[in-house]
Order: sequence, then structure tokens, then C-alpha cells
Amino acid sequence: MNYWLFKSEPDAFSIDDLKQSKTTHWDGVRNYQARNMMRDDMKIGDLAFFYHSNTDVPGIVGVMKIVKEAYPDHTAFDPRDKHYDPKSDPDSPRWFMVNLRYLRKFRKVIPLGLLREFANDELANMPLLRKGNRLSVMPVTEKQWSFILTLCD
DNA sequence: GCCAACGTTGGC
DNA sequence: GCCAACGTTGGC
Repeated sequence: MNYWLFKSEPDAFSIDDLKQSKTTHWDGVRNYQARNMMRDDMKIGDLAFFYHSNTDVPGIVGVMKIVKEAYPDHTAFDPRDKHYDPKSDPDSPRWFMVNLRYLRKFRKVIPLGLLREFANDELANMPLLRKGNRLSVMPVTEKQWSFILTLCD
């Protein structure tokens, strides 16, 4: 069983959107590292944090679960889509996505600033806290996962 | 809105 | 295969 963190800009797709739709396909990932993790390592039943980026208080806002393993991201085939990639075609898809189900929304966001306070201790080596980190999908260790859950009330 | 950090592209 | 230029991400 593995743990993950997914970033999203709440203006585009928020935890409240997911709460309403119950499940979603996480399309639009166009980074090879993130793609490889989705395609090769994510399994049904894995848990993931939902992170709000590019917003007034960036941070972790809830939990979701992987309910479908990687399959081709069809938005890459659509010329009108924002994430269209002419180099991906249905015969040899370049980009993949997984399906996620809403589990819970925290009563309060766990701010990035709070997480940073533990960057040298419980949350050492967390990719999210590395300077200049731009990965939109990243792994979380079991210890980090458990610790972060103690930060929400 | 600024800008540092990063991934990708493409010329050579 | 190098690396400069460029576009994007995302915190502040």
C-alpha cells in the first residue's frame, strides 16, 4: 500500500469539486516523473492527499483513494484541449491518468507553512518541501502520511 | 505581479 | 550530446 500527494489549483479543480463529483479522472499530467508514478506505481486502494496550489493558503486539504489504475489520458488526443499533445496518439499513448475517489475534507487546511516547520524532522526529504519543487504528483512515505494526519483536527 | 527554479526544446 | 533559450509552475 502506497501513499501519494496530488496538487491542483482550486480555481481549476478543488476538493469541493471532488466532494461533489465523488470520483474523478486525474487528467492533464504532462510530466514524465509524475506519469511514471501514476503508470507504474499507483495501485487500487492507495491513499492520496489533495493539495491546493497557487492559492491564498496553499496546503493539504483532504484525502482521496485510488479506485482505477493508470489508463491513457484521452485529453492528450484532443486538439481543443488545454493539455493537447500532438505527440501522444491512441496507438501509443504518452500520458496516463488514474481515477480517484473522495474520502474526506479536513475541517481546516494544513498549510504549506506549517508543513515546512517539520522539514528537518518528521517531514525530512518530502519532495513537496524541496525548494523549487514542481512535481504535481509525488510519493508520501507511511511515516510522513501518519504524521501529517496528526496535524489536522 | 514578480521571480526563482525547473523541464523541455532545438540548434549546433 | 551540450547547453542556451524558452515556457511553466507556484510561493510569496
